[in-house]
Amino acid sequence: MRLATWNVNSIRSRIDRVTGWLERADVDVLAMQETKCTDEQFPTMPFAALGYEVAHVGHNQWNGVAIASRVGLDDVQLGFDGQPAFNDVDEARAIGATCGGVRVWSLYVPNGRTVQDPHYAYKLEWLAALRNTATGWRDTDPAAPIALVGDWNIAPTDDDVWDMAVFTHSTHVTAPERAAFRAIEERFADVVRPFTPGPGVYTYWDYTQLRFPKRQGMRIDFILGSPALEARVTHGEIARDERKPGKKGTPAPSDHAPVFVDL
DNA sequence: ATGACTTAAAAATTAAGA
Repeated sequence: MRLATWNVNSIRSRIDRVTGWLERADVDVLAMQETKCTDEQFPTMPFAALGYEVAHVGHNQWNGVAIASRVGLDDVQLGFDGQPAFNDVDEARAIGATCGGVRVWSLYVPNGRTVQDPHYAYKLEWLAALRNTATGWRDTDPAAPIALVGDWNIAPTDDDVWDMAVFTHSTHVTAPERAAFRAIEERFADVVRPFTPGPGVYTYWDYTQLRFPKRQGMRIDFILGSPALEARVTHGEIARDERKPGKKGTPAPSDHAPVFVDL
């Protein structure tokens, strides 16, 4: 089974690129983040035409997460227990489903904006709540293959950004964010890193400043697996080619590349 | 060259991204 995650940065403007990659890469399950649409606006037909069922949660033009699967899509859950709200608004940042025997969670961790912004405290609170709830999933059934995948908006080590000097006062690299990520990694391992050693290996490149052709990116998209899932991983990869511009007349790329594993 | 940011909402700009 091939399981992938991809921050698509608007599914409506990226639909042809997403379905095209699903076909070319022979993907069974795709977790998407930043669909940037409501459930009504989500383009389910192109997925259905390729044999994928889709579960999506999106409230407006912000956030939005989905799971597309051609190996079953059961027990869909919108949001995780204890997921914090931002300014009393529940955001579409987590969706879970069981696909081909694997419990998959598509996660879009809050950005944080700046370290002084309330969004940063929200980000840390969100990660702590996820750790707490996900630990419960694992402890309830230690043999369950669970995948926590998505855009984590954290570069866990200095090797995961192209130049630490540029990020001195930025979110994504602060000690509290890294500690929050490590606390989850203690229980759910990064199952892609063993196949994609760094430094200089990234999943995101800013649209500005020619960051992609200059290979100036960040590694912030991860597939974390419970011990039972980790034991089944045979391959991991970052589909860097999907960040390349399309030919004339084809959709622009997302600023994130897909990340996938084979089980 | 892969090339100097992109998206959605709304109707000119703004909010957001990381």
